[in-house]
Amino acid sequence: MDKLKTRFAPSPTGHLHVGGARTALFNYLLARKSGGSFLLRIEDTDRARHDETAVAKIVDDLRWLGIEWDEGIEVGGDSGPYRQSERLEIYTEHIQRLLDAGSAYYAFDTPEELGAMRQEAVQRKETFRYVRPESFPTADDAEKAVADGRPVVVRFACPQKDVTIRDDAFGEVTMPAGQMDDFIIRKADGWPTYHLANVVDDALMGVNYVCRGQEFLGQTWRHVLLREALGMDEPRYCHLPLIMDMQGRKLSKRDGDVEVHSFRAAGYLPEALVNFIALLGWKSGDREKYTLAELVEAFTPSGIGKSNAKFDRDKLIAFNTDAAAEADADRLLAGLKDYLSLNETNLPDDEDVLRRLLRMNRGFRTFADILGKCGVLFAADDSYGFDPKAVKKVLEKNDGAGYAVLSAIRPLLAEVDWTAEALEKWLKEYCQAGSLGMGKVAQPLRVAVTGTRISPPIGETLELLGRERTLTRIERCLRQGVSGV
RNA sequence: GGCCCCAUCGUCUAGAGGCCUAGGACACCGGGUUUUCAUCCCGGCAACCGGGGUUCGAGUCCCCGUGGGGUCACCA
Repeated sequence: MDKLKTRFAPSPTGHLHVGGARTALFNYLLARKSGGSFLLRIEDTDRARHDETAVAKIVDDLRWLGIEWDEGIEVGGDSGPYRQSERLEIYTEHIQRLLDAGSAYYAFDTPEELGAMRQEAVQRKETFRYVRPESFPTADDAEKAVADGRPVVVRFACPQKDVTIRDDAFGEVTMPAGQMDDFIIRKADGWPTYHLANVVDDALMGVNYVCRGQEFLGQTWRHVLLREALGMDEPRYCHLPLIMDMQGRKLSKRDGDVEVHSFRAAGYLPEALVNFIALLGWKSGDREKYTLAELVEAFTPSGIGKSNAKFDRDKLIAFNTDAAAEADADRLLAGLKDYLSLNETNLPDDEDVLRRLLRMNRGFRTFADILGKCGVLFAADDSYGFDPKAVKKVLEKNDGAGYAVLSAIRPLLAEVDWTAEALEKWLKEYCQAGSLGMGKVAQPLRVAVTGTRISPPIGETLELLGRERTLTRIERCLRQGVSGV
């Protein structure tokens, strides 16, 4: 494989979403695998939509995933600047070249006029295509138009010929000449459109491999033609099948919960997300578990599929469960701390406590599970409520057998060694002595100290809580039982 | 609507003409372990969109149909 120089060029409109993350990942993989380089460029030529905080978010999301770039914003490089908003002169210069060569021309239509033309085309049941003027307006005409208050844009005089691109994922795709029209390359505000800026930058920055979502496949002819007119080499292309939601609709940036950041805040591990995302549109045999490093090793464009993939959250959860089970204690601690820093919780930031929480919750699916199960252990002893169903089934049933057990045990608990092991051992012996199943004792205790039937193993739960608080909670539980609250 | 692309279990997919009685994973269902949940173990259900060809032989190649998606912006 030749050394590939790839790029990820997001538009800063918000957090990175999973589709963008996959594009970034594949580009990263391609560059690493080939011994080339990966660059990050910000495409912010749309002044209206520009959101400065979004750049920091995207950078943060990418780094969290472990996707590092060799060149681009924040890290620099030889072909910067890497924000299109800082490259206006470059675009202006190239547009001028096109104008001078007769490959582009000024146009003065207002949005309203364009809209009317489109309407008309729709009524004739035709696809609207901009009609090129007999002769191109001159620079003087353009100045006059400006003086008249008319918008001045520059359109590319599109050569009318079939364009065939060779795509690494889709093979040869031909766009017939009749489908093209003279698209705008410079907007009335003087900024270039995406097509021009993107093509110029890729060429100037030495990008030789363009990997992006399939939504661009039908527009690649513009880039091919533009490059040709500018005398620039063509890169290789590789379009990725789209990621759809479970309803089969295109995953939208507007779906907040599809942002990388929301998975991070929801308690997922980046290695699980990366692994999962890699499998959306790429596969190599039956294997499906990979670390980032293993992906670099295994990745190859031939494994990229053609049909769209649906984003299956259940499978992501399964991946996360496996990733959590395989991660070592330090890794999990860092992940849990990160998760907690993004969420309002009453959990302490004491590392020993956190490590213990991780141990007693072995088998957890996401960090949110830990918070869900153990949050109550850190709440005030009189602050949590009792799940009515749990109370009924575990405490009240059989004439209050659960309450009876609690009453019987409470005084004895004052004497037991307060470690998880000792507590478990003591409980087992207590059960054996009374010919009781563990559940008959452990469940009432669980409901008493957590208000629910769910918690980590009872010994560890009680140890963490401590003797005093355990007794306090049992008393409160007994009291609410009596008062029927 | 024009153009482009796609089509194997519910989902991600393996499959590059005989290896397919179509494989794996997730989900689901059933069972087991366990003091609850989660985990874990065992088992099961489940697909080649339809129709024509080509071929001794098609999930695999071709054509048509159907279905789905994308794109047709002074957004990227």
